[in-house]
Order: sequence, then C-alpha cells, then structure tokens
Amino acid sequence: MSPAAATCSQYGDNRGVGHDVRMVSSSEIAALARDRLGFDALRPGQAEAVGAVLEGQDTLAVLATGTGKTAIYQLAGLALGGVTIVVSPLVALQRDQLRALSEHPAGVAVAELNASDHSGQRVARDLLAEGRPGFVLLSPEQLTHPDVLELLASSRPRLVAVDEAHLVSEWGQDFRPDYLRLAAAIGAMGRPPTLALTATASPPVRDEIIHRLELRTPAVVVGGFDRPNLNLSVFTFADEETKGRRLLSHVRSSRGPGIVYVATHRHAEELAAELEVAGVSAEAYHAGLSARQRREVQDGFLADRYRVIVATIAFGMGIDKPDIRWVSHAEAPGSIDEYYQEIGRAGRDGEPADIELFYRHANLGLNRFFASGGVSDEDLLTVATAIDEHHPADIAELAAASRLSAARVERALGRLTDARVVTVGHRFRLIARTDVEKAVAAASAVEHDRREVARSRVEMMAAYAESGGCRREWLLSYFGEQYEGPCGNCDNDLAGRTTEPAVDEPFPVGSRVKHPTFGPGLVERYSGTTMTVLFDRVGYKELRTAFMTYNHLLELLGPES
DNA sequence: CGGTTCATTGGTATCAATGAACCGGTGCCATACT
Repeated sequence: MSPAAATCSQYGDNRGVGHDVRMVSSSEIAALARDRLGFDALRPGQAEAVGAVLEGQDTLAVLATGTGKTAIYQLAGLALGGVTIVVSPLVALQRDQLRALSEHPAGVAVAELNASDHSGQRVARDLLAEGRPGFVLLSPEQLTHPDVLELLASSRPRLVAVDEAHLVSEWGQDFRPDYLRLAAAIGAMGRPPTLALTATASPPVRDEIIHRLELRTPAVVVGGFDRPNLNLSVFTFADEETKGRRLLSHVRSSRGPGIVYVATHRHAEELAAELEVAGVSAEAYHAGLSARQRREVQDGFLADRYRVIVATIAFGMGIDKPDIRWVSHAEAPGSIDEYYQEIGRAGRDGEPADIELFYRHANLGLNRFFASGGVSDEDLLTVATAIDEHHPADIAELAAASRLSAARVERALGRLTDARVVTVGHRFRLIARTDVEKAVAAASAVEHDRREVARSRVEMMAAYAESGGCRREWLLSYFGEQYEGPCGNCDNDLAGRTTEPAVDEPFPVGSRVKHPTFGPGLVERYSGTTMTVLFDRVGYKELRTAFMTYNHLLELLGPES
C-alpha cells in the first residue's frame, strides 16, 4: 500500500527536491503567468506545483476546484517548451480544455487525439511528428494503440499531465482499466516529469495514485479541503416513501440552482417528472440519455434555463457553475470520496450553500452490490490458463483463447499483475516458478482484499451519515486534515448534539497498529465508543474501542510510518 | 443487497399470496450495420 517514496509537503514546508535541475523562482513563474496567460496573481498551491515540475520533479497536486488546476499544466508546459501530453478522462472535457487553451494569447498549438474527431487527430499527429511546442489532449485508452504510443514517444514530450487523477484509483481497477497502464505508457515516452492533478483525494487515494503512476519521490502539494460555506445536514428515514415526500417538498421550497443526486436512471427520470408536475423547472441527467440530450441539459443548467438537475453519478465533471446553491442526495454514493466530489460542486462563489443527505441505511444495498462486483475466480482461472497455454500473449489473443471479452480479460490481468504472478507489459506470461493454480490463488486474494476495501468505503458513508458529532470535523479528518469542531454550521452542531464524551484513546491517532485478522493499519479517528482504523489490506473498519483493549486485539506497531 | 416484475399456485369468483428471476453507475473505443 505504501508508495515507492513520497516527499509529502504542505505549503511552506521544505521539499526534498532534486539537484541537477534549474531552480525556478516564484517571481519567474508569476511573470510567466502574467505575460503568457494574462493572470494577475497565482493562487496558493499553483506556484508550488509549477515550481516542482519545472525542477524536474514528479508532482501530485491536490487542490480544490477553482484553484485553476488547468493553469498548472499550462504554465509548466509553456515554461518547459516542447510537447505536453494531457491525459483527460472525457472527450467533452478535452473539448472544453481545448477551447480554453486555444484562447490564450500565447498562441500555442493544441490538439485532441480521440476517435470522434478526425481532423483533430490529423492536427495532433502533425504536431507530434514535428515536435512543436504544444498540448495534446487524449484519453488513457489512446495510449494502448502501439502507433499512437510510438508517435508520442518519438515527440519526446517534456511533460505528462494526468487530469482528474483520482480516477486512476476510482476507475482503474474495473471501469476503465487502461488507467492502470499509464505508468507503462509514460515509461515508453522516456519518463518526462509527470504531474497528477485532482481536487479530491484522501490519503490512501494519494498513495494509490503515486503507486499506480509510479511517481518517483514526488512533490505532493495539498491544498485545504475545508469548505466553510457548505452547511452540512443529514436527514435519516426508515421508509422510502417518507423520504421521497420530504425530499420532494424540500426541493420545491429550495431557492436557486441545485442538484439532486440519485442512484439510478429510473429514479432520476421519475423524480424529475414529479418535480415538473410540482412546478419546479427540473431535468434528468444520466448516461442513458443521448450525447445531444446530455449536452442540452447541461448547457440549460449552466444558462439557468433549468433550475434543478436530477442526476446520477454521471453529472458534474467539468461543470464549473459558481452559484449552485444546494446539493441534495436522495441516495448516498458509494464512498466519502465520491460524496465530497459531488457536494463540492455547490457554493464555488463562496456564498452559503446547503448540503443535504436524505439517508436510509437500506439504500446502501445498491452500493454494496456495486462494491462486491469484480473479477470472479472462474475468470481468473480461465485467463491464467490461457496465458499458460499461449504465452507470451497480448490481450486480444487472450480474449480469443479464453472466449471472454477483452474488458474481462483486462480486469483479470489487472488482478494477476497486482498479485505479481504475471509479467507486466504488452504481452503477458506467468512469472517463473509459479503455476496456474498458485497464480489464481494469489490473484484471488488480491481481488478479495480489493472488495473488502470497496465495501469498507461504503461503510464509511454510513458512519458519516450516522455520526453524532460535527460533520465538518468528520469529513476533514477523513481527508487527513486536523479540525476541531464544532463548526456551528452542521445539523449536529446546530442541534446542540455533541459527540459522546470522549472515552479512552488507547492508540494515538496516526499510529500504526496490528490486528490478528485484519493485519496492519493506521488509526484514523475516535468517535464515541468506536475507533476507525484504515487497514492496509481490508480498508476501513470501525471497531469497538473497549472491546479491542479488553481483548488485547490491537498491538501498537509505532508512530505513523 | 433490495426493489420490482412476472409467473405460479391456491382455490374456487376475482384475485391474493408466494416466490423466483432479474436488475441496478460512471466512458472510452471499434465494428457492424443503415
């Protein structure tokens, strides 16, 4: 779980930076921002991140939206000259960034490389072939084409930027496995400095980004997570019908633009229709709509033609609407990380915004279901056998031999390579001194641990909803930030509830402990009579503090490693 | 995991109860059709 090596630095700390690289002063960076991009001043975090990149360091920047994360790779790319590769998850996002980049007075070359824009492809290919200074935007999938990779490598990029880098962790394992092949692609490009950018990443997600992208002694720039203008509340319900009624009347009486997040397409359609009937200007948004409809709904919301969007998880990336006044959840998402992403879209103008979770414990069933999906032992056996019989084989050959889809083969390969029983690369073979049976057992254990972690993230969502203390303190501690509640701005604080009197805290927060079943882990927080430990293998667990000490189940390993 | 749908059963007048089967979130991309 621990990254190769991370120099963790907040603002103002000393970075353990490189040696044979040019030091770039912050005034030089500010001058560049002013002259080339027309920025008056850089925000906290931006200059640090750009500086680290210009010193040749791999960098992970976790900075709140609105900090101008895009400006970081733009500045660094301009200063370095040459080609900058920008890995971006959505074609729609690439298009927005393309437009923004083209508007610069700097007049640099910009191109996108994807399947839906053929003229853009030609521009990108020319740009790369000539190695002119410029930006090439592409999806991780593009890097699986050998010809694209070859072209990229021959252009000797000076910088690779990975935008929305938390997706390496969120999507890499199952949904878009090509996110896990970025490190290999960056290696093929001659390992230029790599810059990972995201707004939301808890400490274990940061570790995973660093590990999966194989960042070397990276500079880690972390801005604050605190959003004091968000008023946090949770309404708890026992039955679905009451919850639905309350949510409906809540949205009807709401003011200003807002988003309701729901768990399914169907719920999105139904709720949007009910709201329309109730006289609210509301539209549904989910991945079941055509690209044109989605664009229309999104634009309508941005232009205030629709006041309320009822959406699944599909909505929000790249939405930069400053005056979203409220975000409500009809169902809790699958993790605190997702929740924080979604509520973070409210109140970007700094004005107050209301964040409400309409919570029913039974609704978590769907999240548990999603968390427990993945790779079956049967698939692992099929793929491992195919590798054994056809090695070395690439994904297409293995798909043909195993009669599984390429996506399924790729997911199984992910587990087998994580278990280090299959060689990493373009073609796969079992490592020496292992056989199919051992390989499957090892990969199956990896998959088991992965599911445990995913499920523990769902349980953390429940723990947040059911917690009695200051909600802001709870969320900030999840993201590794010290904050002493009460904030006076969440439902629990306003109701005068406080966390139950603190009981024993036998192991300091931040210390390493070991449990006989769960293995080693990190003490995250205490809440009432329970303690939360993030175990390396099985993720978050809430444990009864007294039970742990009474039965001597936890052993102190030492301070945070 | 939990809800919804649909078929079966029961036991005889119009369905009610039971239970099995099914479904559910994010997006690249390529390929095969109009």
